Amino acid sequence: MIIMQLLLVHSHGFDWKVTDKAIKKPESSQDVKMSYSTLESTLVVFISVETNDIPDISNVLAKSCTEIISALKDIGESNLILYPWVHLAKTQPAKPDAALSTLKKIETTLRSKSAELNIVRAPFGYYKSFNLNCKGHALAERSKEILGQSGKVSSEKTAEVTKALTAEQTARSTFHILSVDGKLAPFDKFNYKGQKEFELFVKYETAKDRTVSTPPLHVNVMKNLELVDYEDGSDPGNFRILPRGYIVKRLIEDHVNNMAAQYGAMIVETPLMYSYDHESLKKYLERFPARQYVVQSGNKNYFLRFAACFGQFLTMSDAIISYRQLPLKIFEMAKSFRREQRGELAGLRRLRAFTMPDLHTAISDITMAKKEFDEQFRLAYQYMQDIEVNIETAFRMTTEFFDENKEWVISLIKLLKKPILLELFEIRYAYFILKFEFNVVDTQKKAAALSTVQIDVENSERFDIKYTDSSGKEIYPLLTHCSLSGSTERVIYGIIEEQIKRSQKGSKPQFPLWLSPAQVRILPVSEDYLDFTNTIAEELEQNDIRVEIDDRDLSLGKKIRAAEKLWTPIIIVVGEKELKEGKVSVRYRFNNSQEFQALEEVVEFIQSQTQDKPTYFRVFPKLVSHQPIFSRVV
RNA sequence: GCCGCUGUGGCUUAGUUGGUAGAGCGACAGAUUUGUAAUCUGUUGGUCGUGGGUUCAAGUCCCACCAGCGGCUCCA
Repeated sequence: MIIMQLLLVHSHGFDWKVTDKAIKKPESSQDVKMSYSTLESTLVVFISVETNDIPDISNVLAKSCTEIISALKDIGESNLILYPWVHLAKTQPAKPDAALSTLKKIETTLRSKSAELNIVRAPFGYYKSFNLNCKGHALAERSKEILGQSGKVSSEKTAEVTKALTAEQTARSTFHILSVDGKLAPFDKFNYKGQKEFELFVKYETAKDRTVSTPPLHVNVMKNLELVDYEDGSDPGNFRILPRGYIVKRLIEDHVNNMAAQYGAMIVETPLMYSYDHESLKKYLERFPARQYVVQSGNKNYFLRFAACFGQFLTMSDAIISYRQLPLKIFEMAKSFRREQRGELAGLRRLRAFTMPDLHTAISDITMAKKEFDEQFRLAYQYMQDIEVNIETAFRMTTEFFDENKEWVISLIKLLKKPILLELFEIRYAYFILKFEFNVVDTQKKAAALSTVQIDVENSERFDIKYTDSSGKEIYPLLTHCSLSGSTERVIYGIIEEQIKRSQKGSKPQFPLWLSPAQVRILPVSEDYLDFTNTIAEELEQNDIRVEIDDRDLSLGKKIRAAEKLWTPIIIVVGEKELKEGKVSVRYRFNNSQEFQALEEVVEFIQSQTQDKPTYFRVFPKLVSHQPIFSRVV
């Protein structure tokens, strides 16, 4: 968040004169000079303040004073004029009394820091005429934006935030390995033999072992496959999705949408931006460090949502809910924004703008919570199977919850057929008492969470979500947060990284067939067979198969190469032989085989591999000669 | 955000101690009409991430900024 703007000008003399009141209650004329004039060289600092309540005030004061003092030092100046100038503000200016008190604080801080300075402050809240005569040397003009470290929180609440954060930092947790047979072992005493990725995952989570230095490998792949690319014209961490990537993204999302709908969720769409002033949101924001994008509308500030919780909780809070309607499920495919620190961004693993499926459930009690958690856990697991990535699992909960529900937890993880990382907390520092995550381990040996489900015991009260029980009493329900797949972008990252690992072991990397941008590419041996090629393409398309035709005037070898470079799962070659016999030559990527078979067999194969999965159109030209090159190699 | 590394045509890249950029792929034109991972010839295209500075002269040195990556921190 912006706290204040400084414009520093080294001037030959300076003068001002008050002409009129600019606000109802300007600063008292007893306190400051109504006019002033000097011929001596001086540094004029124009200041606007843009927030009413400055978090961590001493830090901000130190920052701005350091700026001013270093500017004075750079130009060898000891005369200083502080000049309130609201017109510098880029966002909503602070209220007058808040701004004035900040200015005064800067003045006193500067005086205390250096006795030699000759400081004059111009009066606040007046229209003034002034004369400025900029010296024009390299250091004569500079401007500085002072940014806050923490959220848009009021000063008396800063303490509360700090407390929450400190609790999080000092919360004691212990790590264990829980096996499907119910055996519990300390994470550092466990035998990881045959569990290479699990070991890497545990290391990453516990020791934070991050000694690798190679860049993430999925980045090159996502470009070469023309799925996603960087966008220089945007803020870092905001990517451009290309047509082939759109298909993948769309299908990933459609699949989650379908799952959620079948699970019985109501699907909604809620706003992207929310007011800082809303009571419930204020309380929620206090828990978290400021990582928001701020959007100005008129003279009000809004933050872009960093999760879909707000919209759905506010919707639930306005609904009249009876115990008969529980569990109440609301789902949304939501674009969210988190202004992560620059150094934290990494390809599609960590972005600033991403798309998350978010499912919230209101439930009456812990029994119902466990039942829904169980179902969502299974759905998420199914999803991980469908995108064909290997996952490592973590459960995190309070020690109390584990002690009471140990058998139930063990029954859940039987599904996974492998051990999990178990993190136990002495005290609940966050809003949840239980959560699990499915993680992928990438080629850099880093882990990233995809699916997660959490049981939330705090937010129904915070957002005033209530249901009426059988006796007519209003009750705050428990809530679950569930992301079945994790963010779409991260799913793409997970699939690509998984396939790179596969290729490192000697197999060809490939997308799950239902997710391949083009499922079939047909290569006519020469242009004489284009008509035949078109017939085949049409038949495939009638079966909802995405087909493209490489009609370019290239050697067959080169067309094969081009198709392989795009990880095309099925390549069909047609020429004289195929035309005569009415069959096609098919090259299957998954097992590196070459078959001569009837087209129906190809269709049947694809259908057998993609049943129960969503389908989508090819959203780029059918003819390769009509496809522009965005970032692919051939 | 802090620290470090990197940044040459759409892509991959060469460029010695500073002397006004070489190539392959692609694209385009022509030839070729091709049977399972790169057909041949030619043409086009860069002022070297951006902005300053030092110098007779900078891709090559200095400063600032931007972007990517790595580390720290963080991951609601």
